[in-house]
Amino acid sequence: MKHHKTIERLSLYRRLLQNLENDQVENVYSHHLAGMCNVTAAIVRKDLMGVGYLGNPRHGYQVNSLLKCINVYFEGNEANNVILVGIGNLGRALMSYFSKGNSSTTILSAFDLDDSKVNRVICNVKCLPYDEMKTFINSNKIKTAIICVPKVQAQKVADNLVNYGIKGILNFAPTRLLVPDSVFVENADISMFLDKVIYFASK
Amino acid sequence: MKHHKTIERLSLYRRLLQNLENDQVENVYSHHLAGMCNVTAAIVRKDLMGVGYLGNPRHGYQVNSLLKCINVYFEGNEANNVILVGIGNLGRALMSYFSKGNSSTTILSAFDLDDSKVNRVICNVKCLPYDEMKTFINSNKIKTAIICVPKVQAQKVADNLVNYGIKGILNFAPTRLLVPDSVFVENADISMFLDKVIYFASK
DNA sequence: TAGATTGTTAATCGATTAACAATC
DNA sequence: TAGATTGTTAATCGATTAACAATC
Repeated sequence: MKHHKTIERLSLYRRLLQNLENDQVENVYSHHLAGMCNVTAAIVRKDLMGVGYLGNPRHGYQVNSLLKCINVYFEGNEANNVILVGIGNLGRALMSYFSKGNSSTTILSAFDLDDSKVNRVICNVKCLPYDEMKTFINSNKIKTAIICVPKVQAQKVADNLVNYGIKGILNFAPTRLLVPDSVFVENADISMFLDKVIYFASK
Repeated sequence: MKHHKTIERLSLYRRLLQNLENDQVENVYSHHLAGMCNVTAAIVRKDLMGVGYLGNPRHGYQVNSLLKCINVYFEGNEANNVILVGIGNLGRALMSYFSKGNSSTTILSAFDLDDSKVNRVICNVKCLPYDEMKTFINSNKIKTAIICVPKVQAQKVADNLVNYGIKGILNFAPTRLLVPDSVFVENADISMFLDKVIYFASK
């Protein structure tokens, strides 16, 4: 599967552009974005060309319409809602994170097998019993899910999600998930990050 | 800076090897590790050659001594302890995560400006006042820190950490950190992960 | 105009893959 | 031995960088 790096960078550009829009900046140059993303200006220009947005040699890129263009590129005009499975420490942290507007997507609801954790609202996210997940996914046409259950339950949850029609999984459990090729899994591998930092810090 | 991909994969191999060791598996083949990491067997062999460990055409790689070899490669014979800054939802989740043995490193202590959150122990991690951080870093020779404070405080915390001698930062705050070239920063960019999953799920 | 930025192409760099002799 | 795996090299692939004419 191609484009990974480009997609990652476009996500960064999007957040930077949101900040610039909040600061009422109207135009931005490729080298400006590049400096904030640790890439070269040429890469920024190529990435933006890739989403079909053209700049202007005098004024660079217009912040608000470029932002709209990237949003359309990511979401195809409709907001993308996701669900979360596993209302533990990490699940709560993620609900809090996304409720603070750190992302353009919304966690629509959260699920857990433990009845004592559901039927309430945390950070504007409805927490529902696990056995209501199938119905919720179908009726809300959810395509993306976040897994933050313990390691031993992750594969079972993934199997359920795939059966219920989920096409993309962000997995925080420290285990590889077996899924069909048609399902995209991104592993947010926290201990790998830390290993990497420790290695390069002592390099 | 080179080797990023290799380092990431070595971290994966390490966790897989730990599981194999727990299952009392004595030898493993490159294609076995490869299958669990979504890479080719040739890449596994090259990675392992890179850490100086040679396999055996008949028996593949010996799990426990390979694991030791990778540990030495990462940590140079001494355990690497890290600190965490920001005892919010995410900070607690990370303390819980690392206390469960999902990683070979240990969070030695956590710091927060809020006095109501410190002077206690959470998941075996000592929570201390922020103004004791400098002394703690020095006396424990800490080189690596995890930042999970809110976005607006992240740069200030990073500045302090760098001044106190930290050489590697794992940053969970959704903002780029400005640090000297001598300091390695890894951004655990959660909204970027989710953007990526949403994009490739609908590809 | 002059100058800085744009889109675009060619060159470079690095990482992955394919192929194979050497090994146990 | 026969067979599967090893280390290693060459070929391929993709992503980044350098360079430059076109643009406002």
